[in-house]
Amino acid sequence: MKNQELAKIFNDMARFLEAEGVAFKPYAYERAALSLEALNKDVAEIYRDGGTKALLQIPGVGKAIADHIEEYLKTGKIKHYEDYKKKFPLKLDELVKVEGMGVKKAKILYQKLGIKDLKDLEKAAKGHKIAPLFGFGEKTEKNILQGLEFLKRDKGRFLLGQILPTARIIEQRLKGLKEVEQISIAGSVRRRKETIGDVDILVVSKKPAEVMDFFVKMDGVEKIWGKGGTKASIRMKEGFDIDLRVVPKKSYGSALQYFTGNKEHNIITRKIAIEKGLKLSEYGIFRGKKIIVGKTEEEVYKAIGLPYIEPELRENEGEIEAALNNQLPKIVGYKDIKGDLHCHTSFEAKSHGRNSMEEMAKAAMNMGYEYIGISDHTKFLRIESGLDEKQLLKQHEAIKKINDKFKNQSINFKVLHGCESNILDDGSIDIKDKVLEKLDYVIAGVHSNMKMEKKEMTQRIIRAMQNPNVDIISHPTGRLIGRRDEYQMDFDKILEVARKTGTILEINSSPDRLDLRDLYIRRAKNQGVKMIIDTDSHQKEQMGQIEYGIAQARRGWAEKEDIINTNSVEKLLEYFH
DNA sequence: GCCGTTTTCGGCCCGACTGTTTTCAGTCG
Repeated sequence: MKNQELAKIFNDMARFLEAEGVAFKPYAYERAALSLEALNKDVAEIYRDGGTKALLQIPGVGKAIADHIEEYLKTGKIKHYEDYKKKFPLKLDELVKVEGMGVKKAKILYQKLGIKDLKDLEKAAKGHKIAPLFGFGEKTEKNILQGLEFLKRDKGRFLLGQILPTARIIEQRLKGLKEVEQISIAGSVRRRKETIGDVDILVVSKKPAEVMDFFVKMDGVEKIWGKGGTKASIRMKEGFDIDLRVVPKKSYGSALQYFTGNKEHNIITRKIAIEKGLKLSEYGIFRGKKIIVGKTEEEVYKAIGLPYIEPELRENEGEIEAALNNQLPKIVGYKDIKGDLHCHTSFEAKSHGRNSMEEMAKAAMNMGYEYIGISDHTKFLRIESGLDEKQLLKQHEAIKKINDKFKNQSINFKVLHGCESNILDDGSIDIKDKVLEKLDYVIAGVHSNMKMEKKEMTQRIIRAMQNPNVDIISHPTGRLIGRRDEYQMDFDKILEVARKTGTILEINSSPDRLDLRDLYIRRAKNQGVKMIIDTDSHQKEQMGQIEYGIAQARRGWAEKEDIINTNSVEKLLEYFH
């Protein structure tokens, strides 16, 4: 939990330093923040066990940042940070979320107009105060207003990836109490929605008062909204709320069903209960005043004549009808994935992927995978140290050697060679076909000129799919949740061509992408288009994010057969061939 | 402020695009 708090502070520090025009340091702070976010161990624990010496082992953390962390853990504050906040009393982190706004513009607007937050910004833009400023103009002002509109749509929601780790830590803490008999995360987190309003946690206990006392006094709590006999609400320092409910054991299943939702799903299940002369509530299933069942979700569903419905499906998107007809999909499982084919490495570059190919391969083995695919950027993305033809061929040889080494050590694991090439404006690929042919597979993605007209963009992607060497389209719609809309394109046409060409569409697991999104996954599945769940990892710690992609696939009703990296390496290569 | 097999100082991602300019700063990826 401290990890996330510190990550936010270091990201803020990066913004402050950037605003001052300081070179290089912002990057250092950002890297430390990224590293802390990806850490699967509590930084407070690392410090407690090994002091600042142990902190220095965290990538991107050096002397100065280790001292900052120590100061924060000891005092709850970092003086350096507090000083900057005084110097720039504006909400940079929130202002730079407006597309086209960076720290420099925010700083000028603060100095000239006293703009401190989004509210001030909106007022100034609407009052036509921004356009006349030197260096700004009509178009910039219009863009700011558009950016603000976009932000408003997703207000107050957090990414699943920001919430789930913390929710799990709290779940574990509560689980550790002897007063807690049963516990589960409920609500939209349990349904693995891509964005989350707040967290619901459900507990069975005979001593609710003790549990709630512990809950509101936990580390990381900023504010207590309320605390009653069986319910408490808190606000965490990270900015989101958690509701805790304590229920009796006999009602745990029905309560879990009720608090998992969603609302529409619940309304329908209750209606079905009524039709059967029953009453379903959070307390159980009743005939008259007599409780029939309520201990588990399975028996609750069974009592109203339905098979168990996975939480990810409970959106009233047809799952009830499917359940009634015994036609629920057997959605892909969290352990069905056999390899990750979208992984970036540090090959021939210093700053792109964080880890070497072998490090990534080992991380993949630790995930329990049978194979990994290395897919670094290609030359058009110079900024990401994209590889050119010559370097790709060199990488090909290097991967051969790694595979030979594994073979000699009797390690049953395969490294595949791919790349994430770029789809240029005309739909051509930035790497020559005769080199693409040599690779095990080719990913192609749009990384530039994302605001094309619908017709042009559709044609651009279609042409890429028609290249016989292209196997996978990465992050097919280009959206960044809450920040950037999808490209304008005709998705049905894309699906049609994908089916004809056998092109695989990626489900990118990065928590701010989750691209394809659930509804598109379902459409792809219905069209018979194959998909692949990848992480797009730029460092080995991100490989665990695969679960977000799997969750998204499940929400899209995808089954094992729809996802090609549930296959053995032999079948996979056959498919690419 | 971090990092390291060209290492304890001197590098650190940098080109395209946009909107503002009249030769460029800021933002994005």
